[in-house]
Amino acid sequence: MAVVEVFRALGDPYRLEMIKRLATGNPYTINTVSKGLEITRQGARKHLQILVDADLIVLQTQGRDKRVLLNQTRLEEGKTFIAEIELQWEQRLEALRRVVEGDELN
Amino acid sequence: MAVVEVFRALGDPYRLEMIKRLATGNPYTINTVSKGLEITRQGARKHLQILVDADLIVLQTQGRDKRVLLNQTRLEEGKTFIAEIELQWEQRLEALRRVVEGDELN
DNA sequence: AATTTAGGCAACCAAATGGTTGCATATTAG
DNA sequence: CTAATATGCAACCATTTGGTTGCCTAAATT
Repeated sequence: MAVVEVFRALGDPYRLEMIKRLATGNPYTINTVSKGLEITRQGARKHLQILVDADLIVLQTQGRDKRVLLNQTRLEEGKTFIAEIELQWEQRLEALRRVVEGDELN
Repeated sequence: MAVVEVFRALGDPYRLEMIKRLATGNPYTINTVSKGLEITRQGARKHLQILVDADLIVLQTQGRDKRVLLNQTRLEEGKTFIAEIELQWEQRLEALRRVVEGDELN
């Protein structure tokens, strides 16, 4: 699955708030993870489905409620992507720095 | 500016491709950074504007063209956000691990 | 048994998105 | 001077989105 889906899923304030809540490690259900967001249950449910589709969370039936579980490895993919971009960037800057120093005959 | 805007801006394949190109450090103009994407110039321009609005890039007039410059510090914000989420998560896992070990009387 | 609680599904809607075409301007090249 | 190139702006359009309401089922509580 492409990393762009991770970014897309994280690119919404409601979804990001849910991810933050899940990151605390406290147990959450669909209901509790949506509490206090100023949208209806079904609205929140749609956002959760987007997170599921992006594989950032997993839903697990437990009696009459559903546990919401964070998939941390998927988050890692997003971080890794950015880290790689930054690495390229910094290597380029370093190369430029060496060229400039060469011109200055240091 | 909120980090959610960074994720939102990165959450599109065209924009992500542009960011990748810029990350090489090679000089790009609006035209060259859009080359080969299967959309019109104006379509690409809209995507670039979204990256500008998210402060991920800066446009700099240079004669008749515009240089596209990557704002690496803004990318860093996205990475940092994810890193913090992961940190919380791992601390929680560690705490759980200790509890389990305690129960096992190790 | 009755009520409450957690959740699912589908239809519907306004607004935003993602793309296009058309035309205009300014800089560079021949 | 004329062509070509790089860009801008605005209007337009179909599709997606982000949210709602309404109704249904299943599990838990009383």
